[in-house]
Amino acid sequence: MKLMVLDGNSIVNRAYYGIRPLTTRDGLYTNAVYGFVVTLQKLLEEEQPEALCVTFDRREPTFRHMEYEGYKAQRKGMPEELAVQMPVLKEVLDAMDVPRYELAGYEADDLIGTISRRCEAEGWECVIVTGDRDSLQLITPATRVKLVSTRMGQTTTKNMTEEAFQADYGFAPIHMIDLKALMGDPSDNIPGVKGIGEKTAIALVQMYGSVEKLYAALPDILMAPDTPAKPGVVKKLEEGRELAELSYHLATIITDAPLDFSPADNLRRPAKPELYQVFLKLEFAKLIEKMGLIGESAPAEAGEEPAFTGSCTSEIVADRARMEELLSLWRQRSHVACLALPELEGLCVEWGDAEEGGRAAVFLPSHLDCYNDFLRGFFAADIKKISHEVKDLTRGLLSEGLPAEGFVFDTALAGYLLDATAGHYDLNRLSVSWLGAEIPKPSYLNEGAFTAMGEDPEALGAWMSHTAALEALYEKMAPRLEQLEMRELFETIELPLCRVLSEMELAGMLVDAKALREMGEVLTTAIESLEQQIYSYAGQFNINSPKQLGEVLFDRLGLPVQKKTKSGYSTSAEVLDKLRGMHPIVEEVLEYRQYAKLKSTYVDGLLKVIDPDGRVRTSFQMTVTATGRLSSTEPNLQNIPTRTELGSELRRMFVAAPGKVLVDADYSQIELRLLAHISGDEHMIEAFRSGEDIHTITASQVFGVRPEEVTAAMRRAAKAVNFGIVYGISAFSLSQDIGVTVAEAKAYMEAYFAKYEGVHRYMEQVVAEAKERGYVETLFHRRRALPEIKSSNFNMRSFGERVALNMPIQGTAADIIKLAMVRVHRRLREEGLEFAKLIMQVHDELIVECPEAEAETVKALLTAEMEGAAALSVPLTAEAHSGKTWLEAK
DNA sequence: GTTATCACG
DNA sequence: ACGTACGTGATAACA
Repeated sequence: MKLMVLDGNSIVNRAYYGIRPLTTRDGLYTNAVYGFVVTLQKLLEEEQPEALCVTFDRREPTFRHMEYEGYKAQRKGMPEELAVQMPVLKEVLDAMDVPRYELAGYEADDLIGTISRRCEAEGWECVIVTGDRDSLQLITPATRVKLVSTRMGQTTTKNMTEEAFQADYGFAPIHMIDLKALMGDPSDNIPGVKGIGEKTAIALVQMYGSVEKLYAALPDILMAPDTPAKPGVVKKLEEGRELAELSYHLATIITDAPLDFSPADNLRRPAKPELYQVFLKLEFAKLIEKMGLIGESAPAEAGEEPAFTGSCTSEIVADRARMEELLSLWRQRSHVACLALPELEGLCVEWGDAEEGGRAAVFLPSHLDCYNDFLRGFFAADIKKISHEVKDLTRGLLSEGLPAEGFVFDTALAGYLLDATAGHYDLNRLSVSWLGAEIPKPSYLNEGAFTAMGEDPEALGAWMSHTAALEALYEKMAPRLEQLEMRELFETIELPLCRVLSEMELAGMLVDAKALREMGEVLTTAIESLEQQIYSYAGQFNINSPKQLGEVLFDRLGLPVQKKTKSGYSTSAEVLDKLRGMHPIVEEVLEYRQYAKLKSTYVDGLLKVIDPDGRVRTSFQMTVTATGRLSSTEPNLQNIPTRTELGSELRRMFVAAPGKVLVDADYSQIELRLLAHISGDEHMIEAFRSGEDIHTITASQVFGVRPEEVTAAMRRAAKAVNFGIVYGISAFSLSQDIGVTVAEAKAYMEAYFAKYEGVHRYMEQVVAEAKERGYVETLFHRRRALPEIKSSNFNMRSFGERVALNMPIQGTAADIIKLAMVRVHRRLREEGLEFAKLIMQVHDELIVECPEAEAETVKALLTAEMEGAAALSVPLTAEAHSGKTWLEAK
């Protein structure tokens, strides 16, 4: 039989510091609780113990420490954001029916020690889970310690058995006490012997076995051969004898605390039903799903009608007459809610309110005779619809030649605007966070068994609950968007963009597959020949494996290690660059990497996704980035190479259709211009108004020379500083980037801030404001919550500060180009350029494919609409070029 | 499924 | 003293 005991405080601390701050919609911090539960689930999976319990500290002095005068009751106070989660965690554990133990006057360690000994006494195996190494002294043949660490949301564990401990430390676990007695532990208020550090202490314990034996040997210790006790150490030991003995006492974990405990009382029990409600409250939708929890479909609060299981008539439309009747009814309404089945295999519509005698919902199956007429009528502009993921629905409709007008709300898009870092916006999760309840989701909805819908009223009801959730979400979200001043952003940018993007996705880009294949062959030849050369130095191995490559470079060939990663040597391009010239293999590996990347990701990757008509069609994601940018997937067309000559050859593979050209227009320095505008810095505004090269002007101002005296190196440095500012710079990173000392980098920054005082003021102000409000926003009020900025963790807080600097700039640029896309799309229609189509966006760049004869018109149109998308205190400029290929048009 | 690497703005 | 720039996505290796 096996019992697993968790050091509650230790695990929750590690979860808190290892996971980015998360809050529920009303601001309850949940990251530590979440991390704790995830860790617990993982441990249960790994260990499958028969029994389980958790121990906690009481926040008061304990017996072990009270006897030590030097002890100050200053156990580092928990940060507030963690403290508020402790009662919540206990509530979760109670709901999971996991016993927890705390005892006044005893630390968690003492309880764990006591528990492990009781287990042993009753013939149980004990697994202690903690992040602290203190408990290692408790290891015995029957008791093992699992050390956990949580970094960046990932939990890793290390099993410490007697053997593993012996291998790490070179002595038996029980002498951990002796080790601590000598070296001390500031975090646990154990003084140790002054001047004895970890290295010396380990050596001493290895040699002498214990503190007692060490002091017994002390008088003639200097005679002993190979002793780690050098004269200085001996002196320190002599002076520190009392502290060593006291520390020994302090470091000894109590194993006989008066705890009412028997392993058999802790047998695992199923979670209580309350757990479901607790998780709902914490908005742990993913965990509910993963743990297979089921509960009431809506909160059972007295007098409150559940959000989407309330009275609602449902009906399956069976004939044309009824359909016509409904369409004209819906035309009178402010809006109706609709959801389509995959492939438009049916449509569910819901509307109504109390005044009209409740809500009503209908389902239109695709086998209905008049189904197509229905879709045509329903998706016309005169019926106002709210839906979920409008871009995808629009694309589906347009691809069938159907209209796709009149969308007035998208719950996924609204969910994203209201919390851009949530990551997921499926209807169920939105319902959990906004409505406090899950949507009933019977299994038959998963498998697409919709054919049963017509005959099964229960199935229909379940499906209706989705449209009901849609409506309920709309009621909550629309006022919130208004309140946060995002209605305009939503209605004039995001919603109209759905149509623009869906058309772009449908249009796709034409790829010259033949040329691409030829390029692939050239690359293959080059790769094979490089492979042979690389093998000639080091024998055969997999060059693509960073692990094997690292072994070859640093073990076999003995090149100097520059940098390590978690799992071994770093072999990144940055590292290899420093090794250039030390061995011919280095440059060949670099070249190999470049070719292999181009071949696998771009040549082979693209060939795989070319549609029968020769075009590739990306998907634009509207709800992914934290700043408001779009992203592009399957394939990603926003990272086609451009920086190297060979890579940019790939852009030659993206071509215009016969008789057409590509017109490519990009904003010039949009982010820096926005920095100038937002900060209001006079000098930077003036610099942009002058129309000269911004990096050169910056260099001339920072280095105090005339513009014509600016050298290439000066301009490069100025450019790096300009970019760095936008990213939330530090002198260290800047120095790494441009290869100067930290002091020099710091001097550049100081000169920069001296000249651009307004920028400096802005940087301080935006961070201060973010701290006060807990969020940052763009000129168009797009918002990003920033709980990190209040974190007590230095790294996390610094990250928050950098984001506070960057998001308003990157995000405003994203707003502007999105608006430009809507404007360009509209103008192309208005001008009757029906063969000209917007087909790509790459953050500050738009591509239109149009008939050759329209190239100049489109160039002018693109520049005008892009430049006119925002009025700033500096000129907003865009440049357009045209050509038969993307490379030529750039 | 995670990690290292590298492509883009 | 801390640890080191913002935002993405795809691939291959490896556990």
